[in-house]
Amino acid sequence: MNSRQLEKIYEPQAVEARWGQYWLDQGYFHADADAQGQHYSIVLPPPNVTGSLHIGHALNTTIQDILIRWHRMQGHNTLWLPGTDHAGIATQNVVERQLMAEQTSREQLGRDAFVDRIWTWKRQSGDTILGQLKRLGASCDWARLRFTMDDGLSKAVREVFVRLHQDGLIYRGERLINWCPRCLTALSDIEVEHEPVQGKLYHIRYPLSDEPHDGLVVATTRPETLFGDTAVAVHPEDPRHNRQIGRSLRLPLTGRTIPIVGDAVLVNREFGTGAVKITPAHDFNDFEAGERHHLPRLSILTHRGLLNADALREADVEPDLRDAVANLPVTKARPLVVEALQRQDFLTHVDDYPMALGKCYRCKTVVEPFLSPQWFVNVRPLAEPAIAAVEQGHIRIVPEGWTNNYLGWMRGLKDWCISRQIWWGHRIPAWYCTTCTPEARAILDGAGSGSIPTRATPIVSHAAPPVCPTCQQTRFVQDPDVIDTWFSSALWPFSTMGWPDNTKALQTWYPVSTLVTGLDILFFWVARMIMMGLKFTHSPPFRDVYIHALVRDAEGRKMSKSKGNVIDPLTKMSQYGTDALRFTLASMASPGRDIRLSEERIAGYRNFANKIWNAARFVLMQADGVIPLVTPPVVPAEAGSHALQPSTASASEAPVVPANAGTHAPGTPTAMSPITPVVPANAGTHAPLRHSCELSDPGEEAPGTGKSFADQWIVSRVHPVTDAVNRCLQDYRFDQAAGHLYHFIWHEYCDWYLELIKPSLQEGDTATARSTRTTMVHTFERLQRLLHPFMPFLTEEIWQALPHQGDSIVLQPFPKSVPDWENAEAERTFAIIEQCVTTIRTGRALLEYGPSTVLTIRVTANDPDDIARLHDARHHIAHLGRGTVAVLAQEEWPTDRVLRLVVGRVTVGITIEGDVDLNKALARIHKQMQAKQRDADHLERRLASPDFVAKASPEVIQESRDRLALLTAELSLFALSNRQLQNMVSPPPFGKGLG
RNA sequence: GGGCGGAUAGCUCAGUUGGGAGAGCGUUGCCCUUACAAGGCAGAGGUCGCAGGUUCGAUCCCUGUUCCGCCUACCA
Repeated sequence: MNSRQLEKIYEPQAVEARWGQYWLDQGYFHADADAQGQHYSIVLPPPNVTGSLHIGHALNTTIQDILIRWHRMQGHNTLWLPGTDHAGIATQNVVERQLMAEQTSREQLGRDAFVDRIWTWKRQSGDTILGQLKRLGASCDWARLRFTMDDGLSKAVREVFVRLHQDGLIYRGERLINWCPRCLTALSDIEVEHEPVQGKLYHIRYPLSDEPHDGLVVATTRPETLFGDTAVAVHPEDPRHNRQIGRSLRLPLTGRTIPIVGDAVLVNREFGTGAVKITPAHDFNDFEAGERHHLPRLSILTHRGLLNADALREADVEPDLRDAVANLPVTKARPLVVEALQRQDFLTHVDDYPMALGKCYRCKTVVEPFLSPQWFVNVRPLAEPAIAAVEQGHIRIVPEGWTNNYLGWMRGLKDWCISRQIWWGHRIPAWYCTTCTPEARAILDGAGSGSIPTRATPIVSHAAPPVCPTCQQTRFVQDPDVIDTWFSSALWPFSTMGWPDNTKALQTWYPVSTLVTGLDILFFWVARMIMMGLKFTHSPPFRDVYIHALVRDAEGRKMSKSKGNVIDPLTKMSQYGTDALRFTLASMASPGRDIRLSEERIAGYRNFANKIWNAARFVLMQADGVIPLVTPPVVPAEAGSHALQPSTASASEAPVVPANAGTHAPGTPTAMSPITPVVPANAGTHAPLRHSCELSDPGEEAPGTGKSFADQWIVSRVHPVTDAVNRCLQDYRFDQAAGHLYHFIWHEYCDWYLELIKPSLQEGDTATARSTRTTMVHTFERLQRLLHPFMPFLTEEIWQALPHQGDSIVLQPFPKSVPDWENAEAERTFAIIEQCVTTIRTGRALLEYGPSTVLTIRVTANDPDDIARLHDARHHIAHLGRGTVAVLAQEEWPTDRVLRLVVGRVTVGITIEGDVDLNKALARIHKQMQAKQRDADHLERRLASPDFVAKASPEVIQESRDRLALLTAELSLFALSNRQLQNMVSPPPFGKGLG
């Protein structure tokens, strides 16, 4: 079969499916802890099993895969450990919504059945996610897949919990916590999102109990909470109020009196009236004030956020009002309370008041400060080493701008509430004796309702204790709560590798080399991993933290299902190809900036993939049967030392590859080519497309000897781009690495190199042609390897069709730059060619000669070396400029009917034939002269300034002089050209062009 | 309230020892030139948010300011 029959358009779907499966079958991504080599490891931030992956995951995955493939190709012992997260509240919510649709509830199902139901969902969602990751090309070690609720990881959670409790860093106590009345669970501080709202500030008069006409006016945004007031505070040094301290007030709408206390912490004298009502059970500040003044805590809300009838009775609320507001949610009760206050003349006035309202980050319900017994981690002792690790550079945050963000947060940490009143998650490893705590028995009976009283004594242990140390009884109830999901996530880097056991994996790959994640979970996850890692492994859990951008829509809005602006990665992959999407995301991953993803951009990189595909078609067409067959070494030199090189045995197990694929003899047919999909039934039935030839990197041949100019040049150019890609990846500059690859492949290799060598290739089987074909193929093969981490599927497809050694590009060595390949002379010659050709083409356009018109061209330069280069390169200039080229000194040029154009050091003349409208050319020349004159004037002024000459560096001064000289020379040539053209345009011609 | 980031071509964004302002996409003109029209070639398009300061010289450093975004915070 002939490669000329290749499809003109790259069709990614089949290619991706084929190689994705092949890689898995071959086990290329499996990491062996016993393998040699420098280790490199990443743990995948485990996606929630709440559904499917979004475009942010695609970015996250792409970046990790680029790093992983890059390191794997460098022969490092590379592990990418994947997994998923049980995501307690979020996943429970998903399944509860399903139950709601089925007219049932978790309470009706009961705890065990409900948890079973979530496990079913988890398997489904987990499979979806794994499928998506694989389609993205993620080269994870799937054999090491972990889930946060696996046995091993659960064991790690219990171990950490018990040890923190032993160390006094976990405790149980009654505190005011953030409560979601919809999820019916406690939340940690960072699980509350603050949203600005336009609220109101109600000013309410509290009369003195013994002087009803006098009193204090307090301001509040939540008037309904006054039922729970247990004091009013004023500033002890506020002359307006401080004499009232110690007296009591009558609490409006109730029969209670409450004291006036002095509190310098709570009260800001400048704000409002200087008097603050204290509601210890419903406000964090008031809670602390209540502790300072030993005030009672009166909780007036139920756990569903409704006004509690019993509590209202206890608060001695007026009976009529009590009946009216009981069991109402706050939003409904508030107007009734306000109305009552107004009616009884307690409400002095109401102001508009912008404020921030806390909402549940999972369901957006307004959270309530809620008084309840919970488990907490005392994080301060854990935070200190975690701060030091970053300050001292043991952990590096990239981009480093986020470091202060991290440090600031860590320094202000408060205790972490880790208990959640949900059913999906790791159960708290604490037990209560049913004899000592009779209330605990309710847990056993009910469908999960009931709670353990604050005073109960928990026994924290890996498993249920055999006997109660207090009463010697043996019946226990496990704490019904589960642990915050982020608690188990915090252990991820080491729990996934088998901790607390000291496994080979831990010894080999821990600490993790790089953590790749989004900014949104810097606090939730990264900070806590650092704390836990340091505490339990005495090592930072990772070396580098790369924080990537948030992917927004084209308008810069955050993507969300409710806005309907989510971009589904699978859809885009189907439309444009996975490689195009990956390359887009990598290209846009500039540090510290969010990504606005637009469809056009993806399409642009789809075009890039297509460009490479067509270049491959050309290269293969030219390589077809021509390159001499040379037997490659049986054991590839570079692959031999490669840790991940599959054994001959494993290669032979592959269903789709001939047994000798890794060491194929000359002319061995292979099944893998762009036109012959790897399907076992077809294997070997197609004619060979693969050309066996000696496979060495282009520059490994002595640079400059026996190579044509074009070959010397492209080989010279490979060095800097290789160097740049490696350096950019080292620095996590995926955007710049992608940019270098894009520019080099498209605009150097395709636009210039392939065009330069076409005449040579057409010569047929000459020594020059053979040499050029070799360089062309070798360079192209090298580019595939360089590009592979970014576009794994396309590069594998092409690489397999090119002459190569080995079974897969996945395990080929990543190109290293070789400074010796630089060839300054070839690059100078190229620069001259490029300037000449571009100028000729500009002239062609100005004179409106079509592409097929053969021009008569003269070229020259001031510098003798450049003239020599022009001589050497004149056939290239003739070919690319499409004309006859003579290298002649200016004096020998005709003085008439020549369009002279100047660029840099070269001057180009195009003979004007036929009737041509020269006005375009003249306008162009005028414009260029103006621009150059501006620049020249600027430089002249600068050089005329004594300050500049005295203070600027000699290099800068010399550079300015050189530029001015160049500009002056160009200007005089332009002037000459201008004069000649002016003479020709009068009278203006009727016709134009060549007719 | 505090902190951080951004503002550069129509759009999305690069741009560090301070010295001639770039890319991709879009756009205009010509061209289906045997790898590629998802293409080729050649163009047009920018007082680098505003105002000061430092400097011989500022997109870059400093100060202030406007707008946008994010994080954070207990002023009821």
